[in-house]
Order: sequence, then structure tokens, then C-alpha cells
Amino acid sequence: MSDQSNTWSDERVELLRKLWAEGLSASQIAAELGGVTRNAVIGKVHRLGLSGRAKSAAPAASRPRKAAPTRSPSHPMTQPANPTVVRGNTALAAAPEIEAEVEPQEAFQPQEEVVVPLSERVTIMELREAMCRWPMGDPTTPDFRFCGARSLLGMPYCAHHARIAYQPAADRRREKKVLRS
DNA sequence: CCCTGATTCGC
DNA sequence: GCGAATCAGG
Repeated sequence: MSDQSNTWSDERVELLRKLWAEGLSASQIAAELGGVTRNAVIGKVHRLGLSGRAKSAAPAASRPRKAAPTRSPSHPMTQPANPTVVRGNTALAAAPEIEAEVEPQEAFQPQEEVVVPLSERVTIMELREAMCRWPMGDPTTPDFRFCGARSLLGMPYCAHHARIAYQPAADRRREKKVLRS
């Protein structure tokens, strides 16, 4: 097969025009196209003569998600629904004793130990290099998202998901037991 | 430090 | 024409 994935074929230029018109940033478009950097995208955009656009779709686009609104534990009305919620690498010491409370409807996820609030998950467009790309939810639905927590250096996952990802289920189960005893 | 687009310039 | 390096900015 001919591989022209990293050349500016008519199709790719068309997609570039479309995404650029939609207000996506150069890096987002580059990620979407694949095989090109944001510099390449910007360069092409200028060569095509379509620079200044109606910047509205993706306003500042600086920070997709704040670390966490971080409600105080003492706040009576904002208690998390699940005590096993873990964010970043700061809460690995969550008490194992209270993790026995698992929603039956969530039992679908075989080994999902980490619960990330919906509001903190990120879409594929919001996903950045330094974000955890652990998939959460049904990939076939539009609301499919990723964990989005800060990933470990040089790893695609945050501390918690990396631990899950790189350990066989058996070991995980055992470690759990050890942890409890 | 994260990100953005703009510009330059060797290829 | 292409895009890495660089620049200027939020």
C-alpha cells in the first residue's frame, strides 16, 4: 500500500482547513492528522493563506482542566460519592478499609480501582502529553473520556493507573490482600 | 511551565 | 513546498 500519511494530500489539506476553521489549535490539528507537528500545521496554514480566523471555538485553550476544585473534606455538602477517588499521585495512601463499598452498577469494570469524577475526565481533544490516557467509559460512545490526571514522567498513565496497567491481575489481587492484612 | 500562533530559513 | 527552530505572547 502507498503510505502518504505524512504528506499534504488533498484530503489532509481539506481536513486541515476544516479543523482550522472550526477553531482547533495547531497542535490539536496536528494530533488529529498524525505524522505532523504543530509547526508543520502552522506552516501549512500560512502557506495556504488562511491565518487569522474567527477565534471562538477554542478560546484560550490554555488549561483544559484545573487540577481539582478540591473541596475541603470539612465541607458538608460536597462530599465525594466514592471514598476511593484518587487524583494524581497524592492520594495513594487511601484507606483500604472503606473500599468495600462498591456500587453494583459499576461492577462491570473488572479491575477498575480508581474512580475519577466525570467532571475531571478529559476528552480526546483535551488530552495532553502529560495527561493520563487511561480510558474510562465506553469507547463507542461520544462521551468517552480519559482519566486526564497528570501522568508520570515518560509514561502514558498517572501513578495509580500505571500501577494497574503494568501489573498482572493476579499480583494486583495479592497485593490487595497484603495491604489489608 | 503550560500553551498559543508567527516568522525565519535551511533543506 | 516543507517544517524545525525560534520568537513573542497569554
